[in-house]
Amino acid sequence: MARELTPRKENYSQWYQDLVIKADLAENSAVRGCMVIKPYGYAIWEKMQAELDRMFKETGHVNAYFPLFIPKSFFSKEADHVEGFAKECAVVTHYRLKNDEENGGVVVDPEAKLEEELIVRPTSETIIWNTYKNWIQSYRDLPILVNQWANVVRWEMRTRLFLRTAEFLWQEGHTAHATKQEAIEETEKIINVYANFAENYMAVPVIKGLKSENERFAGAIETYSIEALMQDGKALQSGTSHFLGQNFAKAFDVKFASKEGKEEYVWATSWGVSTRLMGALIMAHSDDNGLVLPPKLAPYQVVIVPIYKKAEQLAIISEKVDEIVKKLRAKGISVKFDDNDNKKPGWKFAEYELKGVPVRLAMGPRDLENGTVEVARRDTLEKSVVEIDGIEDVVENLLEEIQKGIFKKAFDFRAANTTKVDTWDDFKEVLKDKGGFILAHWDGTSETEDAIKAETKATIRCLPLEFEEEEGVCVYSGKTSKRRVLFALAY
RNA sequence: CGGGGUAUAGCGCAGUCCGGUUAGCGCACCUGCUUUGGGAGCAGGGGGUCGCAGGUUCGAAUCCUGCUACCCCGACCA
Repeated sequence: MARELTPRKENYSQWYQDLVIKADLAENSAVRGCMVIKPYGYAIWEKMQAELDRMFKETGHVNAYFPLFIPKSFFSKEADHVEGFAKECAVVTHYRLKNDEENGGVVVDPEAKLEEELIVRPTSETIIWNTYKNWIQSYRDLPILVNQWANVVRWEMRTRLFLRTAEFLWQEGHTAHATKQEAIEETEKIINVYANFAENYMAVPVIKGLKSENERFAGAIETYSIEALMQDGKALQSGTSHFLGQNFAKAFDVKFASKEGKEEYVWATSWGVSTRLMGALIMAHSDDNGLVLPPKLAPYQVVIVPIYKKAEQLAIISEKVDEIVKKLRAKGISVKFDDNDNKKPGWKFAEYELKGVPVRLAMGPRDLENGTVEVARRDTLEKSVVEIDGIEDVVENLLEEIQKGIFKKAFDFRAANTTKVDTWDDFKEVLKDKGGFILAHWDGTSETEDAIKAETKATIRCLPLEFEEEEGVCVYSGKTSKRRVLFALAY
């Protein structure tokens, strides 16, 4: 067993680390905190991008691209924004290197100092609103519904592959609207797109909600998020959508003439999901044998492994397999036929389990004789032998079943690990012994949230959009409360 | 950024305490034969600035100093 993973029970974060590396998703790079996303991992990201991009376009958005660098002065225009990001910005100060006469190599040329330093974008609100100022004069120019696929840099102290890296890939939508109502609707529309994507493509159940003031985006009036629960009982914020009010319009002086001829500030939103989704995908479904991928995002949904003794036998099997491949592809199912002669079947079985391929077909001499093929599903590891005739329907149904099955498994896990708690002692006990989501009453103050965090490290993940009004008392302060909010330890 | 750990072949490790032939093992790799329904076997072979830079010494993977990267725990973090 050359590539065994650390079992989840033994050390969950080591398991995650092992899995990302051994399944060939990503690796650490020569640059601190930055990862190399390897082809297999990138293929999954590309699938995510393709679906999200389609969803954005279906909801009226278009793509554009803004610069990597942002003049430092732009940052200071929105007070909360600069406060939120200042501590993790990479700064470009020079534009030239020169040969080091004394020690060899190259050094920064001190003569080539930039007049104004440039920030490597941690997010693009400032450069975009500086640009929108020129795009918007009248209500006729609105709304602007732009998205960009880009990389951003946040100088994190401690990084973990996909979950938190210094540089990461994401999309950021930035929209401008004539009315507050329309901007809020946009913010909500997008959080629904994200939730739909997470649940129906990633097969990860999420809770939509509003962030508390403490957890809100720097510069936002309101932040919506989707929160997912990982197998170790910790929450992962998987996407956010922000209603920015007129904060950035005021900071960058973006006004428009309304129908009535009045000059008004523009209303804004921004929203994003990142390669962090890869972390959510990995941690939500995978097991001690490796990755478990939802069919809708798997780089290939089916792998076919031939079992043979001689080249002639492989030739016969290949012929049969080619027919199967054609039938599957005709149904839009992606297939890889692994006829690599250098690896044995057993090795391939283990390898594709590690890589999370949803369905594996194996065909050997026995199958040739019987007109059958062995079908193995990754999620349950069940195997069965089925007739080649009609295999495409069997596989198609199986893929759907797996997609639904892993969602249900994750959903049931979340249900089993969401606990309503009414006393502070219970809160601490559940958090310590069980983990997961905790639904508890909260008095609505930052002070209480801070105190809870200081004592338990748990934070309010969100105020769920779906909730029942219910009289209660804050689990910490005992003050009255009308609803429960979602607490958890978070990534 | 603080505490701890690690760095020796592509990967995983032994050797380091107590300096001394030609630095070793497993996996991977190459060649050949036999194999192929759950990570094949045998035989032969290739591959090393011992993380980087200094220092001590007749002699350094081994001792000393500095640096870097990664991992764990904290602090920090839409």
